[in-house]
Amino acid sequence: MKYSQATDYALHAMLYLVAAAPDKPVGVQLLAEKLGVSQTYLSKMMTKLVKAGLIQSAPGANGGYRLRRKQEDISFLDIIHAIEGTASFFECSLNHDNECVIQKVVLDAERQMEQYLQNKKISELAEHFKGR
Amino acid sequence: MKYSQATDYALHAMLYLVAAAPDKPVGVQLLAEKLGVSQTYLSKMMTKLVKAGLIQSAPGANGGYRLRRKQEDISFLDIIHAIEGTASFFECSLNHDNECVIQKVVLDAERQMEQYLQNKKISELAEHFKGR
DNA sequence: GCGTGATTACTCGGATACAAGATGTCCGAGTTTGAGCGG
DNA sequence: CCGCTCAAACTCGGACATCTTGTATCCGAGTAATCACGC
Repeated sequence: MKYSQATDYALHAMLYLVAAAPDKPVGVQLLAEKLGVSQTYLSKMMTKLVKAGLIQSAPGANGGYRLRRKQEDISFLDIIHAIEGTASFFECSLNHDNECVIQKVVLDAERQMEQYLQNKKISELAEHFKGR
Repeated sequence: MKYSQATDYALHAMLYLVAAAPDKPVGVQLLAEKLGVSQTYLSKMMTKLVKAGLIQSAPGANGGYRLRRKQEDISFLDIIHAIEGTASFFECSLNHDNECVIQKVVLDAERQMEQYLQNKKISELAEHFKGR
């Protein structure tokens, strides 16, 4: 059980976008260079972030990505869900009648974690990241 | 990001062991039948649980598995860690100097979840499971 | 009866097969900016 | 100086290729209880 590297990249990319100037789009080329990933692969994740409504893309020359919402509104959970999907960690494969007590416990635990990530906004970290 | 089915099986198997008589070992054959898994695959997980010190195995005829510790001491987290390993969800792949603020946040979130699972003991669910 | 060996019922562990998902690359298509060229 | 065209700089999205990991099976080895047989 692990978050994918894609999530890692997406979080770092978002952090970079928050720290960057809000009006100038940042190109994939620059982002990929900063993160040490290939442009094409990173663009896959950026596409997911766009579809999730977190950022918007500007095609054409001097295009790139910029935040869509206010940075205060973007939580870690938003980004993680955009990449990993919103499916829950656990799904009981046994077919005992409807309710599985085990699943209930694990989902409760998951909710604990998600609540923490929901309250943690990306903007809180922005100042730590300036100039990277 | 998902827990493996193996974890699902292990949790159910442990729940069954807790609900079963504490002195008589339960064979893989019976467990596998109850859970709807193949014996050989289930035995892989049981081996992990043994190595984690949660249960002990009795070879030979009338052998099988039984709890090693008192059931009150066995938490969900113990079982999950036995199967999934204790590695954390997240590891930053970038090499920015030592500390990654993103990793810190995610690990804190993980700790929230683990704390919940640590406090949740398998014995709490035993009575819901009797006779399955 | 009583010991001794064979059979049976188990677990244990390695080797292997298979499928799915994560990771990563390549390439063509569409879009906007900006430069260059002709009038 | 103005407008048109064309090239460059981008993103977008699909189609692959590859590698790891989860899932699952098969088989041989070891071990303990039980049964059978011979003394």
